[in-house]
Amino acid sequence: MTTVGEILAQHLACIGELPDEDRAILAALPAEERDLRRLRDTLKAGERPTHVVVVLSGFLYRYTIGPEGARQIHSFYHPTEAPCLETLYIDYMDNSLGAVVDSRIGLIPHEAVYRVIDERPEARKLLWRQTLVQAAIFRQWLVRNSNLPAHASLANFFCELFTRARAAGLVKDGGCDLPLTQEFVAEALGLTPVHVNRTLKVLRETGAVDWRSGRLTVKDWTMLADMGDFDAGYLHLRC
Amino acid sequence: MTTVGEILAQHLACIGELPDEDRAILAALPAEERDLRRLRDTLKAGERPTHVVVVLSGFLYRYTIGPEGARQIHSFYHPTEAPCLETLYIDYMDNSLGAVVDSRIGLIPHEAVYRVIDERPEARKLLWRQTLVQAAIFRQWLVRNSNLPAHASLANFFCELFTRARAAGLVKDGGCDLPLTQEFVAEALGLTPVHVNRTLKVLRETGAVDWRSGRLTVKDWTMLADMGDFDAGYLHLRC
DNA sequence: CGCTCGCTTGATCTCCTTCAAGGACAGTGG
DNA sequence: CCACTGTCCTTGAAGGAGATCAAGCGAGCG
Repeated sequence: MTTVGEILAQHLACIGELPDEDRAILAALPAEERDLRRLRDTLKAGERPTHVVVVLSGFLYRYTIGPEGARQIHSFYHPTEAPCLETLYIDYMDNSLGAVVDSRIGLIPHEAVYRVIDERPEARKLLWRQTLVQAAIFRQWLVRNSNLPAHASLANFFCELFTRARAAGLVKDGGCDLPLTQEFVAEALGLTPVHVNRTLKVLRETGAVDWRSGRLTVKDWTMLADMGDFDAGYLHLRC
Repeated sequence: MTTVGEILAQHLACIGELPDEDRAILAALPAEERDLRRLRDTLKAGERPTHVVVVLSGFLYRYTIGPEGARQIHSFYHPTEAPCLETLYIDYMDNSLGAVVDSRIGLIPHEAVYRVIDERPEARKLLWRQTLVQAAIFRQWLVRNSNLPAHASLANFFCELFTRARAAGLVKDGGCDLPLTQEFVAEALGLTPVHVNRTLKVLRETGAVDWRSGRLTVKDWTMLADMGDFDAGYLHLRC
């Protein structure tokens, strides 16, 4: 039986060296599991979170609602990822965290994590680094949505989520789950659903990638990475 | 005589409670000062930084170079701000840090900061939080560049930099220095210089704001914040 | 004085949006 | 088993925000 803490430890080990003792301490963290139904939020803008979230299954997303109800998505989260580590040291949420599809999440109380941070410098370093990698991801999303034309943007997006899925051990048969609607992708890339659809059609026709029925299949990684001008460096992954 | 560490401490105090003792320890940090000429970089993508940077005078910017040489700016930094705290726990830079105009910077060796982090939990918390506020700023830039039309985007941009200048104590007579060219702004907002120019013209005509000769003057804050759909919450400032 | 750099403005083009409608598929209830 | 309904995907046609190309202007400076 895997604990929530173990999954967190595993996730941290993707971006740095985690001593066995620290890993054991993380694995022993108290946690609560909870179901989160499709389109429900677990954290809302303005709240003061008290727990760290770990995705156990499903797919989460983080977003803000702009003026006129326009929704901008900041990031998506595969199972094993920890979406809101920054809540540890930010007083209140300036964005919301919800479920794209029915999901299961683990919740670790902040106090328990604070204790680890105080006592285990190596674990602290990786937790901190993880929040910094998040920041690097936001920067990449900024670059993508500001600079790249739609087809490159979409290709780049696929590259990132595929790479993160691989790091999480979720890639099977050259593909991974990506249970989004085209509208979600549009809200992430700052495009309209219609244009995402047309752009996707073009990408499919190149033969580099397919994405349908919630599953992403990469057929030609080199070509896809090239189209999306993707360099995984910003993810700071070891594996 | 103000030390580099004192400026850093002052900056951290903007986002949280900093005990006197921690402040004194930060103030006593060893530091080196250095001039950075216009358009020179102090950190380049790919490097492994060894120092924390504090802006003493001038104006810095952080950017990446995309394919075909397109430059995307991720953020600008007023004097007193600390652009690259994340270098403490990120192995290598995935972006560059340079000077918009002739500037002066302070450099604090990482080891000295690590010691503070290990021994002073309150200072550590604020250093960490500062890196998280940076991430929140990146998210806001993502929202701005993805969703907002040019005039709102520019207004929002002015709002952020004005608010940060105020927090840094740099606002005088309803204005602050903003020594950028229109091309820099274009690279920040993901627009062309030509379009920034036209958009600026429109904003000036509203009477809410002016920006020329490197100086930003806010004449009607409410109107400007409204046009830019600006809410300072994401900056997590206390003052 | 002439040169460069940055600001300004005009004309045209294009990528993406907007508006609109049809089609595929799954779930539900008769 | 099949109509009914809703959700998501797909495609077409027209419109617009911003890009691109091009040229003139003004101020600082060697």
